[in-house]
Amino acid sequence: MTAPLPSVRAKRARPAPRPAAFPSRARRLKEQRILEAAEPVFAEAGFGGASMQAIAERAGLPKANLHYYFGTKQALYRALLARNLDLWLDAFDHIVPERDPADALAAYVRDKMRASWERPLASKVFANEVIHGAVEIGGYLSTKLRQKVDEKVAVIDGWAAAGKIAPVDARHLFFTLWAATQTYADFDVQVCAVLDRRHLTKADLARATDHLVAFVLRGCGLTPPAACPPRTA
Amino acid sequence: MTAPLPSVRAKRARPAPRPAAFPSRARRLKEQRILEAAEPVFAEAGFGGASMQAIAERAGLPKANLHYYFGTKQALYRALLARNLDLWLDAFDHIVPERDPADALAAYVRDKMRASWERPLASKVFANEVIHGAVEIGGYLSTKLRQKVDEKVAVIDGWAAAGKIAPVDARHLFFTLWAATQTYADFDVQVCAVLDRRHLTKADLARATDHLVAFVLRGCGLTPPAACPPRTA
DNA sequence: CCGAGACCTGACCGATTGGTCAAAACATTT
DNA sequence: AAATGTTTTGACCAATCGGTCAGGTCTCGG
Repeated sequence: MTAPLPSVRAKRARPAPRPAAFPSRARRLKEQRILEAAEPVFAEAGFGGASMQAIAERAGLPKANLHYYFGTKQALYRALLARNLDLWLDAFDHIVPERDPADALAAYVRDKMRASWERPLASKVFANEVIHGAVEIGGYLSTKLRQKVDEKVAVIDGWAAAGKIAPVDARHLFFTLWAATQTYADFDVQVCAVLDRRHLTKADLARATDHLVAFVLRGCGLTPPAACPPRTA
Repeated sequence: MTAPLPSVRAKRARPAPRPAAFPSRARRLKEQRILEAAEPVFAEAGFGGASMQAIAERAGLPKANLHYYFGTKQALYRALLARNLDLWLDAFDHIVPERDPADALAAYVRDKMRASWERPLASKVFANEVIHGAVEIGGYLSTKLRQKVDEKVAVIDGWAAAGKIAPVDARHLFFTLWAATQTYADFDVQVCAVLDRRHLTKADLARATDHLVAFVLRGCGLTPPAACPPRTA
């Protein structure tokens, strides 16, 4: 790979087709439109299986136009990932020392389940990227994500030290929570097959959420907040 | 797509290059070798991103040879999936009515964790297939897998009715168990990043297993078998 | 030793891939 | 209206894709 390439002139060092400096409003809107078309394609086919042509068709634009805005397929893919990364960390905000552990964990699980319902494609793109080695976002995982996890692990360890929660392995607890919640987005067709559904409904996800909240709280040695609190943040 | 295709003669109805009737021992060995080369390629790149050339190189064979044995890329992919499907169901054997629920669930989790350690690539190929819609194995999911799950859900419901286990939603419990165990195979690089490891070690997986067993048993309202039973099947 | 069928593979095919480019269209400001 | 910069796109490119095939080699029963 990356063979000598007998091409007459070396690949130009990016002719800088886009200003980048001042992304006008119209420009950002169009970029957004392309990203929205790219999401389902990358989610359904993976990076390797997705084609710029397919994305272009879904966006209703000529292929060359995508290259005008994003340069390369990889850059478009990266932009799509970047758009969703921070969204990933938001749920962590529930995990703070002063909050009641049961409340905090229940809210965390509900937030992640809501994300699986509202943005399943983003989750699939992310899952794909990680499964295939996280080539593009490896740096993010081992810096920003790890820091955030370390911080929240300390909170949970604090709860455990205060006897407010069973002494779980906080890091592995997070792995379990991520996996258990995202499975409803990433592996939806498997869930559908087992539940004998054509599509997952909001009611299915609500039931899954109730199961998970109760299961996780018990797993952490916490009493589920009486019977079943129907809603509330 | 599937345009008229002005090709002179229609695609031949598979010239049947392989006998299929009597797969000789030598033949099966070679097929196995090709499948083994295909596994990491499909796992790392997905179906769309994998190329027959890449698989051929990994197997140390000319590309045409792969086509001699498997005909098409899709057939090779299907064969690879089929090889691992039944392996998938084995762990279910622990879930039987007469067994102690805590024992059975612990054994189930340990089995699935062992699979994540021993055959992570198989898990990744499977995960990929499901994420991208389970086009090839959709039938399997909604028949064999669903039946098996229904059967085991009945066992767990039986335990619950007998008061031997908390009244969990058995089907969603399985989703949680699958997700929580397979995450160590499918999302290993994410786990690595957070744990600050280059590779996951057997010790890492052992710790993860202990966490999960304890967490799951508590989650089902069962007492973890005293402190920490170090091994035993 | 021979023939027949399984096995093997270099060369090749049309289609598709990501990406380029020059010229046209459009928008702004002067 | 002229000038300047941005956006748009059809046509095109080399590379690679999955797949085919003719003709070679190998194996083995007779």
